[in-house]
Amino acid sequence: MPLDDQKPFHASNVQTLTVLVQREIERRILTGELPAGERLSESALAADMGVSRGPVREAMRGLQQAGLVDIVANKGVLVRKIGYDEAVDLYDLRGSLFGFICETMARRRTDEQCVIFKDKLEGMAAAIRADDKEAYFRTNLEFHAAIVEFCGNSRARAVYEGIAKEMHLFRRRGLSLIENMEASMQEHEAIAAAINAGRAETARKAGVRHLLNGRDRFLATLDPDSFASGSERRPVAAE
Amino acid sequence: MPLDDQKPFHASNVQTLTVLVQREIERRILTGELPAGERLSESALAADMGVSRGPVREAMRGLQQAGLVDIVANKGVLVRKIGYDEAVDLYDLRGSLFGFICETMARRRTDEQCVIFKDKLEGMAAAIRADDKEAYFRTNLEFHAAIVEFCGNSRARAVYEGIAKEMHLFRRRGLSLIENMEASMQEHEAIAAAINAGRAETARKAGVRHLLNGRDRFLATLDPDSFASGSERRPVAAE
DNA sequence: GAATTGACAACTGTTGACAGTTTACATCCT
DNA sequence: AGGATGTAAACTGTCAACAGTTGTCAATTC
Repeated sequence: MPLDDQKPFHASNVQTLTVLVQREIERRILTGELPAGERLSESALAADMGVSRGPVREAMRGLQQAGLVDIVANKGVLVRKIGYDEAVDLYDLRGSLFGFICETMARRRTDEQCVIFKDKLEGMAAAIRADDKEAYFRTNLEFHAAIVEFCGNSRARAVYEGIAKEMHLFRRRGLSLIENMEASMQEHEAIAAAINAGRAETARKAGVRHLLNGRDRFLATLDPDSFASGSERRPVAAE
Repeated sequence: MPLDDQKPFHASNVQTLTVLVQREIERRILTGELPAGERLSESALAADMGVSRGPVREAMRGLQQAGLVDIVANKGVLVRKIGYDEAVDLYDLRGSLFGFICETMARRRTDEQCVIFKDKLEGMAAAIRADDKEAYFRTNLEFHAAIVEFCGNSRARAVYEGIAKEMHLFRRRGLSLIENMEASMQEHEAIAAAINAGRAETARKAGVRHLLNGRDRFLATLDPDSFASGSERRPVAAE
């Protein structure tokens, strides 16, 4: 990590402690430093980061709405634990969202975007030729990020990225490397071709299929029992 | 409103002030009591509700993540203002989500749910015969709520309902009454038929179409200029 | 007269303290 | 010994006060 990753100063860059704390706790959750199910102590976190409890509490509200933690009155904050059924639901939802995003990008794409797109595809193809899984994985992320960014629907992007974050709660780290690069690559090419051709519905279907295939590949790597009790569901919001 | 709408006591029902405050502010925003663009003063709200600023600040974090307000450091909280382009984006996203929800319910529906479903449909048909727009509107809401509930994907439900709330930020109140009950009813029947038959893809398409038709009907009632400047977009998150 | 400066008022960001609840543990009774 | 009861520590929910920032407006300067 670079010693000095400060952005050039500007008033609009001023960050409040709450935002910094939220980002840091989110990081710790997503990296698994704070494992699912863990109980978070406000005082401990506050002391650890050298701030008072106020900003920490505010940060927790944001994380709750984002679905990363559950807050129980008078008990505390728990890093959310996701059961098997919920994991499947999240995959399905994310797949549908990704389909919508591909569809939208197909409608709105610009020539410039298609060029960047082609670059990422070429990068992945090169990684396959070199049999470099790490490079493929990285370029794959960039490819997906590009679609999500280029779709132009900022709310869809925010929701999609939120769901993606949530899924880190049950995807073990290191497990993410793509096993079958060729199959994955074919799906990417189908998506890119449909988007480039402006075929929205075809792009949507290709996007959904790509993520559902990812879901099946993931689910195949585990049996339901390895999950924290298959029947364990998120507590129903007391509305 | 009933004098006493308390739920039966249970420890898990204990509500913290933050939750109550968040719910109340959300209500005021959704009813238009606090109009889009309005600047919210923490002290004023706190004093008005008889609590201190702490719970109010925490509530604001939740509302921000939900997309109902924008928070600017050292300046304050603004009720979010949605421009024309963003409104269209929200309609599209919601339509896609609703399609996914219909599709999911078609896969998972139970006979019991189909019966309740039929009831709602019959209620709407009766409202049409009586030419009672108010009753139709109410049953229509119930019909939609039933689908969203019965789909069984709780995260999809949460996201969908969040987007729906967000859309209250630009839908003027009172404008929601359905104009063309017959057309709307036909779409409902198409959705219900597909779900009952378990035809997931057909249900999805019918769901998307229904909401996009709603979008077009809404957009037809206004010209872009009536929106707060068409080019006005949400400030990009400073990540 | 226009622009700049400086002081003041209002508000947000943060903190530390207090009150009420939960949890753990030791004690007591059967 | 086993379970119930009471007590204390730890933690959460809430509040009030302090510090720092923003915006206003009058006084000052050119």
